[in-house]
Amino acid sequence: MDLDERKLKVMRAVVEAYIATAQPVGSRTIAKEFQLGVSPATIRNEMADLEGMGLLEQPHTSAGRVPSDRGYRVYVDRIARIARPAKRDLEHVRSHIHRQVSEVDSVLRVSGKILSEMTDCLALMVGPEAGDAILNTIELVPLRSGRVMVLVITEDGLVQSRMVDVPDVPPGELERASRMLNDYFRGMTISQILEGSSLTALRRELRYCARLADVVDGLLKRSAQGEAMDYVIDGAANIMKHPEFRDVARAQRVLEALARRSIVQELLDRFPGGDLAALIGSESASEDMRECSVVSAVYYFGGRPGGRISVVGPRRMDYGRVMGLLKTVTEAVEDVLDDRD
Amino acid sequence: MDLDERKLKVMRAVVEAYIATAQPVGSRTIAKEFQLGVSPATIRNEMADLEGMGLLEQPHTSAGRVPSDRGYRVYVDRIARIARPAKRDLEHVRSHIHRQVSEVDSVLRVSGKILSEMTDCLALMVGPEAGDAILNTIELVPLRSGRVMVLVITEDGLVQSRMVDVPDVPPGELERASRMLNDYFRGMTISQILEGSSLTALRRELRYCARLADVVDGLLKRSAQGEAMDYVIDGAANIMKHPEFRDVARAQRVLEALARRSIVQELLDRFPGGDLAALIGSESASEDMRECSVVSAVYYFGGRPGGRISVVGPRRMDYGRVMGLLKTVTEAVEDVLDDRD
DNA sequence: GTTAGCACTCTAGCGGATAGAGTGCTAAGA
DNA sequence: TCTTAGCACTCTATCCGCTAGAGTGCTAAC
Repeated sequence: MDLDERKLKVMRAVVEAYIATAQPVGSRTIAKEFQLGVSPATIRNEMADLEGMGLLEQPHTSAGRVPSDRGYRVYVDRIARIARPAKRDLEHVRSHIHRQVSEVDSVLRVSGKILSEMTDCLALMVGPEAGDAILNTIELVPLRSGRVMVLVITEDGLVQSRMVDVPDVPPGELERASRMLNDYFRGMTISQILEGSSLTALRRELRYCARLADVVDGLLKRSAQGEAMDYVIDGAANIMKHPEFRDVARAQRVLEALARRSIVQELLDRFPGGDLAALIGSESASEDMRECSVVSAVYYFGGRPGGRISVVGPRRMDYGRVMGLLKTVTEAVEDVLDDRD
Repeated sequence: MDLDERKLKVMRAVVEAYIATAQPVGSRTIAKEFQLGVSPATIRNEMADLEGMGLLEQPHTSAGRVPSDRGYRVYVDRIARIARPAKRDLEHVRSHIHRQVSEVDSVLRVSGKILSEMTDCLALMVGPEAGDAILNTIELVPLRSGRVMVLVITEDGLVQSRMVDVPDVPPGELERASRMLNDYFRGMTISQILEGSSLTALRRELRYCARLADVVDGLLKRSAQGEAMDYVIDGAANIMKHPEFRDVARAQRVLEALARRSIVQELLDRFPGGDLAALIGSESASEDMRECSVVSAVYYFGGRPGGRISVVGPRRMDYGRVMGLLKTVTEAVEDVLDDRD
């Protein structure tokens, strides 16, 4: 059986009514609120069909219908439109994401904050992988008491730092080493540095201190994979605003899952190629996230895919609006980071 | 009426039984579980007295007693002892907080993680204020397309960075400026720099770019107050493990409160001088935190008070154990940061 | 000062009854 | 053949009254 025009209209009605009320939707409600030009009985028949196709579900016999994961999927793919954000939302985004806060970290943090506020959902921001980013400088700054601050800075403005103990470095040696390192590596991408045999050169330069070499090495590797999985979450409490999380245990499960790096990693890896997509309920394949949907967008940074900005909320989510907001925010982030204006 | 020996014993019994069971405690339970050598009737009389003194409360006539905020206060001040952590907890701390992760940020993050795991509470970590820290270096690193990465590094290893647009800087000017800045300021504390007239010197040095001067200025100010209120929260979901937060709305209120910088600031400002202290329920004076207690410790960094590590949980909290753990973690953090071993 | 005994109070939990919402089916109508 | 009105049916949520149980405060005896 295929989805004719009217079935799609009924699907839209069910999904949108359910999104609005969080109550199972009955045929009478649809007949009253949506002008389909047919009687409740007809709508009932259509709904029975849609249930047969696995797009709707019935909590119990005498309740209305609720969209299934596959139902939401049909809604997102064939019915919903990415909505142009309301004027005040646009202004909100513009007034908060601007060039003043041009550092990657702050930009992401601010974006998460306003996204979670606007959507009443949880926002999850993943920093850019620096693998394809071009190295600008490696700084070795001597501190008191035999410590050295190692800084790796990319052309795009990513900074990674780590402190390391290297007692007894001959004076001047750090400067020499850092000059050498920079002569060698400046202008290469992090991946190139990591792949090539250049790392052995690094070790040679820093031979008087294996520890320091390890740290530089580690920092490069970390920024390659990247700083990536240093993700930030904002608006965690928002999850609890939604009636599907009236039961604390559910909210707890979600928040605990999102606190685990590996789960988040896996979740985001599941996203298909496109720049803006949604994972609905069990599509995310994590048992703990079954009650949630995730809408996620890739942002570009330095001309390459940078990281991801995602919105996590109940499956019963206004996908059109959230996708619109997410798109707007992503574009704003790109503009700021890439210094367009 | 004063608190004689036996009243204190009854208080201990009520608090500890309530901590263990989360159920109002009756006289019979106390008589059975704690060896006070008196009958339930006597205990009932004592409990009535304690209620009269405002240390116990009765949810309703035929329920047992529950400690009031003032009751917990008496327990913490006069009854509980800071407990030496269990062997496995000690090992847990030692195995996770070690010299490998010597960067302030990571140390705090890790500490928060293990604290929240061990206590089933929420951990709140505040970074060190750098006001009294000694400046090591101000780096101005030119990036592509007229951007400059400004780095402020203190002797203790705090790094603050910000990116700024400064088009059309004459080549060599950045180096000159940074050399000058460092000659001027290296070795001074951030506060000294901010107080003295030195800032005007800064502006003179950077006169060809007001924007850059603003940024350096801003970064210094920010690290003075400090990076301070860039706090990190771990184990937010733990709050929901406790029966007093079975009602989502309560958990939500707490998490929302803790997401607000100003509330957290205010909360922590309320702590008295000591290095390890607790705020119980309404003592924190924030309506949203009424259901919570906060145990907080100052850690020292570079010989001065650095920041705070705090544990937020239900008032019904094992204060002795939490304080012991917090003390242990704080000391471990100090050891790592100050490079004792 | 302590304790046994007892009447009293309040809640949590259970079962039954009821109202209401929504369905599926049938048969009539377009 | 598709649509619709009508109707019997089902299931839940809610209310009510009842009861068991826990814990108290009071009194009187020790």
